[in-house]
Amino acid sequence: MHSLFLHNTLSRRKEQFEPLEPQHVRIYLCGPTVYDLAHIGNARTMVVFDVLVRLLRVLYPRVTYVRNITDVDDKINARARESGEPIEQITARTAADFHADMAALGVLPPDEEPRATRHIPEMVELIQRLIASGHAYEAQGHVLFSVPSFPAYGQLSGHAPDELLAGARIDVAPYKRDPGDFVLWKPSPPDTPGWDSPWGRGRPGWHIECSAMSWRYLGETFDIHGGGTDLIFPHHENELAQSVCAFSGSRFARLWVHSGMLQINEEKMSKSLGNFFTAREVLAKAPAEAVRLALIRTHYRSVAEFSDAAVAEAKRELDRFYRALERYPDLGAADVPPPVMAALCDDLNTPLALSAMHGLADKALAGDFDSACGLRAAGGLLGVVQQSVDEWFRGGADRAAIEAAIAERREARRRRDYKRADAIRAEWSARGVVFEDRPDGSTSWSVVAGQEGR
RNA sequence: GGUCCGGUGGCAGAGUGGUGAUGCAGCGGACUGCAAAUCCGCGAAUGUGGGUUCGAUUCCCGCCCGGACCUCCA
Repeated sequence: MHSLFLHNTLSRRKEQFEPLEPQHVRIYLCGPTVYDLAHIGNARTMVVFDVLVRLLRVLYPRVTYVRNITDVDDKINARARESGEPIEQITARTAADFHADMAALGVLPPDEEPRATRHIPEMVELIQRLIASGHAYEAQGHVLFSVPSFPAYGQLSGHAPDELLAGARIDVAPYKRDPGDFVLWKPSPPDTPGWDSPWGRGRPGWHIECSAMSWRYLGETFDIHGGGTDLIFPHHENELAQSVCAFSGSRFARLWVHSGMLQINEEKMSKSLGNFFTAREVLAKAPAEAVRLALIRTHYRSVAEFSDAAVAEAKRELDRFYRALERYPDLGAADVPPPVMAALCDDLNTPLALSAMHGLADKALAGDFDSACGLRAAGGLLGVVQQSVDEWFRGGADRAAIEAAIAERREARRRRDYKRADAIRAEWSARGVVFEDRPDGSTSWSVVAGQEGR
């Protein structure tokens, strides 16, 4: 069996992965805060962890993958105030949109998808534990985590607490004992979502929901916790602090995996800068597998530039993979070929895995059936090359019109009217449908230039 | 200001202390009525200055450039 190596943010090194329970991997990923459509950067993280979980399921008999939905948050409240749309409607609609977008990208559902609002009691219990153990305190209706009570604070992000304060961008609330302290629970006015608690009607702070839900579904200590690099601080640092302090002797997540940011025109894509594409608009312009491939053509820890050109190139790459499968209508089940497996087991090196897949495609094109099966199996692990060849090249096209054009062109070619034959071919080529004449006189066709002709 | 990450062919993008993968694009050839696809072949890169070494793209230091984080963020 292959050994899996993963880069651990906590140690800043690549480590051999060994689950706490040898036969059972427990992994938690920070899911969406549901106030708006997912953008393509959110999608990257979801796709990266989808590949990781697919790999883990090959390597281990049991995987419990938890990805939460955060449906209580001040951004959601703000959105409701601006638009007048009820909060429950915003969160339900956005969660459904998220599910639809992820399904389109081939992101498989997690085993558990807990929602923050359904785990308030667990959050309250965690906060009580923190107060009881001296790691949290109540002040003016708020409950705050006491950063100085946890000497290891900063270990994940690599910052010393005083460094973090040096550049702090916000005013320090007067009720904080220490400027670095963060909110676990805060009071809610009557027009804002709130729950009864020992500290009055209120709502949770940003970080506690992940500590509560990972605890509920994965236990005090589990194997892998993931998210984008922008969550390392403060979100994951604070989760780590809360959970370790709430459960004496626990380690929370043993291995932290963080995926890099996407940029547009060399600038980080983010909702605050407004320079983002929603997954939805990207998917409207290109085949979903091409979008997915574009997201994994770069190693997950690197910053990656995202563009239409990158998706178009991914599309052409997939064209070649599908052509390699074209002559094999009945592909058999196969193991993922060793070079692909080895690449993925080395810190999820998807670009190297893809290069190995090109080697398989070459052999399949040369007539090797086993390589074709291996290529399909490798694609299954990455979540690409899973459609039928016909669907990929010809799905959604106007088959009747194209067949009619081919018949007319065949007739023209028969009487050696090449001018007419070429005109027909050029006309369809302009619509993205390429005609390919075979040696036996027949003509096959495929849609190669994006969505035109479909 | 502090911390961290990164600079590889035209573009995308891996690996590696010992003549630099892979893909896309380009060029030449085969095939084709012409194409397309496919096949064969070609050109093309390690930011910069030092150091260590028999040998550095890889390790170390400086510099330049880019990006991220420093309590909204995947």
